[in-house]
Amino acid sequence: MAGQPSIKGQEPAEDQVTADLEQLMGYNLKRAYVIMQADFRDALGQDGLAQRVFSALSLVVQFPQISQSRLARKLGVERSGLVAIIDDLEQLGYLLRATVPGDRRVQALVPTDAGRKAYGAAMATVRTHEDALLSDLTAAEKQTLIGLLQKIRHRGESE
Amino acid sequence: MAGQPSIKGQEPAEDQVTADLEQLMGYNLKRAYVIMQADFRDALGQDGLAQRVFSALSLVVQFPQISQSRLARKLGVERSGLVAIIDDLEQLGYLLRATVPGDRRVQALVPTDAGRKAYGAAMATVRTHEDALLSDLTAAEKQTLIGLLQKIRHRGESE
DNA sequence: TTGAACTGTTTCCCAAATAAACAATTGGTT
DNA sequence: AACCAATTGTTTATTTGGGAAACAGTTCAA
Repeated sequence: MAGQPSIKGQEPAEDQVTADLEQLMGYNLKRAYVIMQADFRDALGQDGLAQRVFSALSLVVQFPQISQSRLARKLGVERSGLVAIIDDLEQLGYLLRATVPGDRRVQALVPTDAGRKAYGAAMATVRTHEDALLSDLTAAEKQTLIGLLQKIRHRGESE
Repeated sequence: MAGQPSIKGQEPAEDQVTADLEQLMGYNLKRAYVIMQADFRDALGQDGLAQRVFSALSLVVQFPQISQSRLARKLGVERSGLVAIIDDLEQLGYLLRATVPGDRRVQALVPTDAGRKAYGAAMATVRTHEDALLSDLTAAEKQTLIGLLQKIRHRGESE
């Protein structure tokens, strides 16, 4: 083996400097996303609904009888990936896969009473935790932030 | 098998309605993050630097001789997870693991010329792609957005 | 000198997501 | 009627990102 390179003992003033990364949107978005994700996790407990399962349940409650394909499109995930999510929700008794008379390919996703109830409770918990985590932001700031994020979404999701 | 539930042919007015999810910060953050992530990917090409590798390289270039532990802390990842990232960068010839005279435990991460050059090029590309993706936002909006995201970060990263 | 703490590392595991293929079904075109 | 293209839900395999726990080597303070 060749000898390892060695270093003179210099002490760069590391922490005063603002890293390049701090000015990149992608980096800030990722870091903030990770924080919200972690908060969501311990909001619902590690045995609770995963973020994506919660999202799916939300849309099923709000749009009963939606098909898996439409739901996948709405969520921005592949049909194949949605299957496991719906399996979870079905196993929890939160929804049913119902046949549709007109088209035997599709299965309408119908929320159960338990599903609606669980969703309501989960949503309340999530809102509470989000409010706590975002208590540094004013209501106006939160709305601005959501608006700007949606602007990115509208641009990126319409390719 | 029990008969599957069936559904009467109702047509909910799905698309006019604003989904609950649209008002959740976590959901908007995730969707926007996914878009930026995808944009980053095809900015640098699928053979190019992954987001996290790019981030690590950025900090190594800006803070030469940083240790892996400090870098991991700065990036918000585990030390164990950083190893593979640094392996990648070392294999690409973008940095060296150098011994530090004072402490034989740590290895200072030193960017090579190739590393600095590659970073400069990658950063330029990323900036260009971000600008294109975010062309719907004014400069002021972008700065506001970054500021608000950092507000979330400062709250969440100081536990 | 002993024990606690730190560093880089390996190994194992888990969550999330995509891609590709598939059978069943539908609908349009000839 | 017969074919063909498209759609739906699904399975399987693969990739990626990341955490947890354990480990040896090293430092440092009591």
